[in-house]
Amino acid sequence: MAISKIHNNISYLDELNENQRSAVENINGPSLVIAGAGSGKTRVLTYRIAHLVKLGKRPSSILALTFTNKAAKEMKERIAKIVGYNTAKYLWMGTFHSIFAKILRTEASSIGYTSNFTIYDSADSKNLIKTIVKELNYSDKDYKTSLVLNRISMAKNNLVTAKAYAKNMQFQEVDFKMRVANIYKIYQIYSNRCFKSGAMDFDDLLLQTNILFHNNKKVLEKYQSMFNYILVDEYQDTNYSQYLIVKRLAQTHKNICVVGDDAQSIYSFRGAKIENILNFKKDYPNNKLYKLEQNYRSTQNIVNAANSIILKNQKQIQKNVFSENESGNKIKLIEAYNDIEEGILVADTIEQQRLIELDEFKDYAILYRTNAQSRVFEEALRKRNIPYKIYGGTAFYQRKEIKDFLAYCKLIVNKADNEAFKRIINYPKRGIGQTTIKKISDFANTKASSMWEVAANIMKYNIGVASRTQNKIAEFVGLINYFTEKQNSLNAYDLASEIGSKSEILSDLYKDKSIESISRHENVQELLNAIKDFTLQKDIDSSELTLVNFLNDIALLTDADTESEEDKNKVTLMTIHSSKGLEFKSVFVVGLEEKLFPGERSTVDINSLEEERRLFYVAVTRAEKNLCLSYAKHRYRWGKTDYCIPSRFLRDVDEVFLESVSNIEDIKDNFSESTNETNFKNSSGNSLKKGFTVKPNFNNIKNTHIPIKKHSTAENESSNSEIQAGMKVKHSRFGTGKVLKVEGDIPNTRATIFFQSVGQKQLLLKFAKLTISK
DNA sequence: AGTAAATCGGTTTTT
DNA sequence: CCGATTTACT
Repeated sequence: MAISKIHNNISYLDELNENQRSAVENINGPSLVIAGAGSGKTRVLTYRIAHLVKLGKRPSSILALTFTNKAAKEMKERIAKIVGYNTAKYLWMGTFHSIFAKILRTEASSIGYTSNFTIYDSADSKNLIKTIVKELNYSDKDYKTSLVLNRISMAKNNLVTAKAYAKNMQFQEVDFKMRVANIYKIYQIYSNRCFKSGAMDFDDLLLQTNILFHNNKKVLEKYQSMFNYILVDEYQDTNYSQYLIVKRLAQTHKNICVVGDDAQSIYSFRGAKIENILNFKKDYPNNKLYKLEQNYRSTQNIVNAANSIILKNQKQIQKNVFSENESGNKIKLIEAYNDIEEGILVADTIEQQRLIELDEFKDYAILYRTNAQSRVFEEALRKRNIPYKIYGGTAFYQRKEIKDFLAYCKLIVNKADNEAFKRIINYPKRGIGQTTIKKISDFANTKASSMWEVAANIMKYNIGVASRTQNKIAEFVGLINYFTEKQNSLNAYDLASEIGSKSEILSDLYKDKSIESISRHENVQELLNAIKDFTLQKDIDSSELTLVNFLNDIALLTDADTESEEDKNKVTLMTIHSSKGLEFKSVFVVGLEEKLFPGERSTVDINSLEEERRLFYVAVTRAEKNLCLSYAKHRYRWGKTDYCIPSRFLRDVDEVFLESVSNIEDIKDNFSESTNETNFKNSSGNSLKKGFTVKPNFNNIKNTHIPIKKHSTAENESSNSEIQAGMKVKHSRFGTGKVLKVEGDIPNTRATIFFQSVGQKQLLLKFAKLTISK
């Protein structure tokens, strides 16, 4: 009775279909929502939360976990529209990492940290690992930084601590086989150093939360009783560490609702366990299952094509995703001669289609497998004056100048942060060199608490640096101390401005007038603006607007989270991974070639190939109305042109959904073709183009010794003339042979190039003359 | 200590 | 190819 009354008043429930609505309304007990692509997953989550609030549940008793800040922010905004901003702001909503960082700061003392701990991003982690490998005198060829970090990350995500790692046979065996049996030692030191520096890396935020909950019953109980309702988005992407946190928190009330789609699980490389969603029924008996199968996003043609793709996978929960939208356009297929042409063709298509369909720029997205692919599209779009924005790549907060600036801030907040210390002790240049830094570092590791402590007492600790250098260190210490004193009296922006000028970062960047330097200067200014914006937030108490809090805010941000107003109506360029959860009217999935998508490494075992196929599925299901797939027959990669085979995924798409194309047979035939390149034939047929490489046949090299000055430039690089002696050519490796790289366009069919041949001793350089004819 | 030049090595994907 | 790192030289 009361229920139907509520329904009459709540219009949002009417926007839901039957399954969605029951998923929203059944608030008690464990719920599993299996949501096919485009089936209104976010809508269910937001409405469920809004519904809870409308039913009178306190917002601060609701915990909603997402994987990206963007998803959290969008959801929060949508909820705010229903229940009001002042209510929505009390929700515990955010990424796993940001929510538990917040909790860890509150409870830091329970695990021996202080609340102002630093968060190391992967660059910081890698730097630290690199120094440890060096200290232990391990070969950095075996102990590759990324490999070591990966192993440590895997361990942490499976709750294997440094201590346990040494005894864990599974890890030890794999390490032994990979001939990196000492990773356990690195892990141990790495953990100690992080702890000593008052720092946590990304995985620590989850691992330490588990440790906190495991060791402190009272703390756990506090949060268990606090979070009456728990919701988890993208549950298929949780790793063991995240899974266990959720499980622990949900234990008391068991009001847990997880939403996910096993077909969209694409993060196993960072420890995501698809089993978590598959085993939900076992973990939470008496659960209710909701299947959302109607896709509201895409045309029938796209949904059916996507189904035909995912059907090729063996492991999956059976579902029947369908669309009742119009049947829609067939999928377009673009074959390009090379990557550059791929960019041009896609840009052309966007340009034309936009005029015909009266689209806006924001209706378009170009999705690729790897960030490196973005360049050709950028260039083509720029030439046509089509505005675009790129997600990923070098994020704003990863830039050198920004990290340098932030290192000042971090050191002021947390003196123990050795990574921050190392970054700025000699930046801007103040005459403190590697030798001195090494001495400080060694001393800090053995006899002091931190590099800062050593520096601050440089006169007292006699560590054998020249008195001149000692003075310079003292000067630096004084500078940082000055900032530290101001910390409490100044707000974040005023302090940051002081840092900018007093540290001479800004003037240092300003005096160099190169383009890079100017843009760096602008970036730092932009950072200052961001800090200014932070201090201008109205609904936050002014005493909270400190530098510490700004750092906490941005530590877990990615550039996807900082979209400006002017960026709104632009073509989107991003990796498929970061496109998850988004939708666009027209989508271009590009680079559908073997070894690129699926990537070379992914083809060896069935699991990673299936994950790759799910990634393709995610890409295809981003499209609402138009979908275009493209591939290039040649791709410029690592300085040379490779021959490419169309992706096997193209054959996974049922032909009936494709626009009829003449080269459909190509896709089938090409697949088994070999990739041998013909010697001496340049890639464009008649003329050697800038950037193309030629693989010479060694029999044809005349051993004329012609001395060419290294790195001399061509006298006439862009004209129609033949290549002349002295033209700039560069060598690179190509298996055991050598390859020439042509630096300027050579329009003639005949060209003479000087070939730099490397003798057995690298120091002896010989030059051979090589004639290329058509 | 700092710079310029030569060499090496790397592409998945992200919080 | 480009950026990071190592080496060679001032």
